[in-house]
Amino acid sequence: MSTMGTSYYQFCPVAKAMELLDERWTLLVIRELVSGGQHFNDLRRGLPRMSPSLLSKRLQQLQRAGVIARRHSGNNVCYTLTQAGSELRPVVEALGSWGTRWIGELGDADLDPKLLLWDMHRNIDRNAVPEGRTVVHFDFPDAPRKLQRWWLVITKDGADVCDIDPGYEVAVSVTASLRRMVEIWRGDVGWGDAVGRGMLEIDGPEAMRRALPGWFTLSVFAAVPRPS
Amino acid sequence: MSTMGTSYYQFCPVAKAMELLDERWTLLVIRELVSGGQHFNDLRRGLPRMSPSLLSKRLQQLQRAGVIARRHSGNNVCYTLTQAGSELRPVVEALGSWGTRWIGELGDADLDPKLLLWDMHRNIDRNAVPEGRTVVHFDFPDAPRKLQRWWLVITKDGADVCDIDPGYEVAVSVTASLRRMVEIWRGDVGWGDAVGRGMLEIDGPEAMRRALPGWFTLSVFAAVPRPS
DNA sequence: CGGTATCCCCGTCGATACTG
DNA sequence: CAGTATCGACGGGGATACCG
Repeated sequence: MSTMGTSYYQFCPVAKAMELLDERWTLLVIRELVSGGQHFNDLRRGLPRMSPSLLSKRLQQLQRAGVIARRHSGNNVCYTLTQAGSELRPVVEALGSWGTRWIGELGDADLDPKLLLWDMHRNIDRNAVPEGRTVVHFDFPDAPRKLQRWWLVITKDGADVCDIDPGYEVAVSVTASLRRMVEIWRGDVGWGDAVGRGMLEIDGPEAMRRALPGWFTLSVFAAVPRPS
Repeated sequence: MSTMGTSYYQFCPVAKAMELLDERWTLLVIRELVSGGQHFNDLRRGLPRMSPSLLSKRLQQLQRAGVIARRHSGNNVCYTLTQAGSELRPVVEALGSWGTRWIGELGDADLDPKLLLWDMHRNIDRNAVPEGRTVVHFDFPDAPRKLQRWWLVITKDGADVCDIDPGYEVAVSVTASLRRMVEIWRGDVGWGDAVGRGMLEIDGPEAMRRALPGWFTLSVFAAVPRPS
């Protein structure tokens, strides 16, 4: 137990848990693992502002704490939660529910389109999407040049995020401010509301336009009831 | 929002929650408030290794974040949880349950008798204790001189912790190693088990000896089922 | 793909003393 | 009781480059 958070010198289990978990980024790494990330670069995509050396350090700490296991699968490395790690899911969920209810305001800097698309790509309801290849195009006119246009390529094998036009035919096109799209994703605003108020535009064949909201299950926390 | 934790630059509610909560001591302050602490020096007793300036800072941060309210009651100051703050209870509970299950080993430095007595004093089942004044004496032979002997004075108005003999007649005397007593308190070991194995000695009239374990409700996490 | 290696800054935290 | 004031160190962590 060499390099873990400083001790609180308390026997209280909350304190003991926080010695491990209160360090910056740690619980977000857990969140990524809970969300299904397995490989180093998977995790990095969900934690773009975290330096690779720090991620590496955190993974080692968590491994030493018995929260994750590091395995070689083929010539790949694979991180998975142990039983102890899996049981951190309720902690992550409690934090996310609380954050959803009580941390309303997002700064502009919180609105990372890459992160948004990465999150969307892993919350797609495959059964709802048409067979074959379906491409959804997102346009955020207010975002910086390089981050304006995105494509989500959905096939039966999964979904890929592209920041350059993959060239395939686009099934549906979504245009909105980045903030609005994030709010929809978080469940702060409904698809219908946003369209009705002209805050979001969906283009494409009517059947597709109608179906699109069903393709995404939204963030896990979207359904959390908000304070009255 | 000037002095809060550094931003993660993520819209994820877990990240937004952790920007506030991942700083050292913050969740332990919340724990104290959840446990009923109201005044600055109450909180300090539950957080002995936290410097007063840092506690002050945390309280201000939490107030700015809308998690606690600071009120003057008479010429006293009183901190209470807001609605948002109360809803952090599930977070604290999830952390405590996890810590109870998965952080078994306590360092010697975690075994603070003052903290133990302070925790005990606020988890007494008043209905179970005899009428009038009841004094329980604790003796930790392995603890440093000044921290060996403690008295818990229980009346209908509450309980007081003394580190010097208050002089009242002692109803029951408990002798054990500090570690053993903490383990009992955390629910790692039962009263009966400890006595049976000679790890703990209870002295006094038989009726009192039998009744004593019922006077304490133990730590909130004592009942958490342990991993098999 | 899966990480190390460095470097350095700046902010946090701890310790201690002191005040209305 | 309820905090401020001050100060210094230490190390966490951000940035960037690089390696197998």
